[in-house]
Amino acid sequence: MEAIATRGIALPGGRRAGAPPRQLLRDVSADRGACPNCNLLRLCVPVGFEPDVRQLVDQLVAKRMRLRKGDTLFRPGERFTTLYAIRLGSCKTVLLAEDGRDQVSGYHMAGDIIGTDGIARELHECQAIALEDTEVCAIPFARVEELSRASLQVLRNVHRMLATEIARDRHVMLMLGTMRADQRLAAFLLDLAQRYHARGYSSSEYVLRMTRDEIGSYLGLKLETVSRLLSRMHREGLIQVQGRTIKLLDPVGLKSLVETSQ
Amino acid sequence: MEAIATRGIALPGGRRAGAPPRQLLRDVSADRGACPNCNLLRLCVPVGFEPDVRQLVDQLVAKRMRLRKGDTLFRPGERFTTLYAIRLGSCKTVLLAEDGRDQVSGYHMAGDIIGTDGIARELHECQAIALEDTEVCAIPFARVEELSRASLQVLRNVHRMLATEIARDRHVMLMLGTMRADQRLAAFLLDLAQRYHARGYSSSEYVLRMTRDEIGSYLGLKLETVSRLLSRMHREGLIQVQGRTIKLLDPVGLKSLVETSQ
DNA sequence: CGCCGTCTTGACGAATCTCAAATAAAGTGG
DNA sequence: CCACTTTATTTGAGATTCGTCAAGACGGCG
Repeated sequence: MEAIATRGIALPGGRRAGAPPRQLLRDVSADRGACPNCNLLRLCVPVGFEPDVRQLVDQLVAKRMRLRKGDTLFRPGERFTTLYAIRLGSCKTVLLAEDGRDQVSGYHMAGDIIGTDGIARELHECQAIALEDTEVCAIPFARVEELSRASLQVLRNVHRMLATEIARDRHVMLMLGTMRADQRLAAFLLDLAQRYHARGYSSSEYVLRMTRDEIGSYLGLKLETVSRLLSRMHREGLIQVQGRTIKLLDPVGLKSLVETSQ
Repeated sequence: MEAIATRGIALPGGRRAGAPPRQLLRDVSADRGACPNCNLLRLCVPVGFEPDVRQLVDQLVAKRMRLRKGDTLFRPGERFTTLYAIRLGSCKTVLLAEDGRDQVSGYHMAGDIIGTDGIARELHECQAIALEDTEVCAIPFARVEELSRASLQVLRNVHRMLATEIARDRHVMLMLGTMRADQRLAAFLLDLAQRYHARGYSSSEYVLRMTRDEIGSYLGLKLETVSRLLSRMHREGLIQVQGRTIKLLDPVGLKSLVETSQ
């Protein structure tokens, strides 16, 4: 079981699988990752209710798609028809303004559902790009709507999914609006740790999938600032940085840094 | 018709109606304000379809409530049961973090629907406070869910409402993450103008309902910075400021300020 | 092995915040 | 309606944070 899931990470398609930085994620019990705790399931089958709905869930996923690092899943202006559940890998979403301004608006990992930005105007408003080789399940939104009408559970979970995204965005706004650079970065590192943890991975050590520039964009900082702060936190013993490998040495210290009022 | 609607603005309850700063909003054809273009209607009755649904809409609104300036509509931790459509007046929503950090997360005016932050966890996560005497319609969310199952139109509009909120938040994130202080303020002033315009009011002159401190909080700035920038924009002929009364003298200039790449 | 994208680090400057004081406006009670 | 209190706003000077520019180091990939 675990072996199968682990092998699943090695993507076919002509690229060497299991590249070095992936190692950290490899040695973790894999059956807690990917599908079993995919938010899609939570979306439709909350506590095991309505067993007949479970069949519909299977019908929900139209197809699976493989993305290679750098591939675009959807881009602004494209017609919105489907949501995507990330099965394996990770993506960033990038917001692009008319004036050329752009910002990484989210970092999404296995189990996350992306594409909701398209619901508002039936057009995608951001670009989703794979940060590594990635597999996603395509979920036609029309089917979600059908299911929502068939089942109150599903309806509620769709609402919850959207509302949770609102809550998450608000949290980011709070971060961007009230925190200093070092606090934002600490909050970001802790958030990643928590999300990896929720997926069964180590919460104290992980590999960043984003460049310093992308992290900076997400946090409203310049890449030099991100780099400097990582170095400083390393110097101060809060974390250990080696390239994109991060070890949280003092999560409590990081938390208190975030919560420092000033 | 207009007279009635205008009189509607004068709230009863022992407070002198038509206080000075309200004057600007008075002389505008009032039948475009309040209910007729309330997002609640858009929520349920998009293009006149399904006339039987219209009855349900009336049933949607459980009751109307009057708030006096400073009153709290809901607060963090409170159980979420209803959404609120602002009929008259305006509210701010304030996000409160555990560590005491807080931020104005939104400014909401007539026609807006607030309370969606409670959907995710069935608890409100922010506090809604009336910025002036305000009337709201309470919409039990359970009824929204019922209606959503009865009508695909309604379902879609609920989704759209939530997704639109996500899109708006993303826009704010972009602002907080990539703009300088003066650009944020200019964007804010233009956004207000556009929203007043959409409600049938002047798009070039309006009265701020928030203090400098609240504006600063929303924009991730300090009140002194907001004040200084307003003074500077006034000096430069972009706007005219007199207390909370704002006149946009050069909206094009403001737009180009926002879009300046640097 | 060498190129290219990424990352680190330093020096400097600009933007924004902090602290402080004065002024203006709004609310309160007589 | 006025005097008084409180709150909001403006403005300045100085400190701090963060961005900009620039140079060099690192590391993966062809």
